[in-house]
Amino acid sequence: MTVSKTAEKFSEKPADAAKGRKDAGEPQTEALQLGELSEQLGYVLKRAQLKVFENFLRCMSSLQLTPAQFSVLLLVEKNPGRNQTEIASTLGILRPNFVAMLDNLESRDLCARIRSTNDRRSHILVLTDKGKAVLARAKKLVATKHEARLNDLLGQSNREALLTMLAKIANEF
Amino acid sequence: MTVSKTAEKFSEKPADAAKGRKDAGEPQTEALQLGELSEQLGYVLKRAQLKVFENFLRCMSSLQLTPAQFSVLLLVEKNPGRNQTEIASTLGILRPNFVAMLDNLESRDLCARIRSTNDRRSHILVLTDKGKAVLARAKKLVATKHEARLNDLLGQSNREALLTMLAKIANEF
DNA sequence: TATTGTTATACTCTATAACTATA
DNA sequence: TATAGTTATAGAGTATAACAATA
Repeated sequence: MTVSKTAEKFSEKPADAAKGRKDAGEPQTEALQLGELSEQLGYVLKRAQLKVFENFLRCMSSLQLTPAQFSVLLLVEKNPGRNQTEIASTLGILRPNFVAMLDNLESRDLCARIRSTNDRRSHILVLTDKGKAVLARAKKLVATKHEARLNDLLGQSNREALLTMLAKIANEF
Repeated sequence: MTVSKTAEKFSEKPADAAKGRKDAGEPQTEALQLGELSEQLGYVLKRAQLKVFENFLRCMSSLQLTPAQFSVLLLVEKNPGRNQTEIASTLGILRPNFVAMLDNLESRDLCARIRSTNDRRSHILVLTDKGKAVLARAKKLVATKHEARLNDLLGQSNREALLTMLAKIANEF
């Protein structure tokens, strides 16, 4: 099984270097200094992203949806009638890599490929009824478990400010 | 060549779906709606992280340092005399995966493994003179090209607020 | 000739088990 | 017995080239 493995993936936690020490002789077991590293935006950004994805996977474990799969379902729901190239490209997924992803979602009866009548090369993407139901449940889980926890941690206004700045980086950097 | 390839890696840009369309018949070529996706912190976080790493690689192309390699050099400089397990663990790198990374840095004469006299199982890590010089140049490039551009985009105080919130997520989420 | 979906393939990252040499 | 470094390996994620069907 491929998806359940994913949920176990982010196990290696940082800053645990000083744990498994034999404090027999001289207990020189001091935590390392991060120094300038904690000021590097890229470093902190990556760490935060891993934490957020890790929490997302935990919240979604009952539905077995990864962040990437969730984003595909959201985008197909919002843009019915688009083909694989359009959906994949919008998400920054390369067309060849999108095939296996769709195979997975389609095999679970969450979405379907429909040969376009206008252009018989294209596969139009739609959510199945089950796909719509699962996505609805996923949205609720994300809102009540995942995003809610972020609100608790940062506060509503800070969370919005964070989103604004990240979007600015993603779009203009 | 392994490192130069890395600099070419982040080519797939999102939201370009509507480019290669044949606007002959009905130009129904409309950009897709991101919808709720643009409110998902995980999605925006990931996109921003990719952009920041991409820019980092460009700024560092003359030194051929990846974000991960830069973080190792920074941490070894700040914590001389620590062994591989401690450095790797602090960075969230698994010990087996750290071996090839160190092989690379050592083959480029940027750092060195020294067998510890206290515990002959351990390899103490230190920067070579060349490693110190390269790191100094890397810091300057990061400050003047990379972080400076983030300051231009966000403003100094916003950039600090962003860093604070991301650190909070990385440490407490 | 160009584009859509697809296959094959390769490279990087990340993860686990097991070996060796030391302790 | 346990730990540090290492090897081997496997799985995701991401990248490119090329093919068949269709335009």
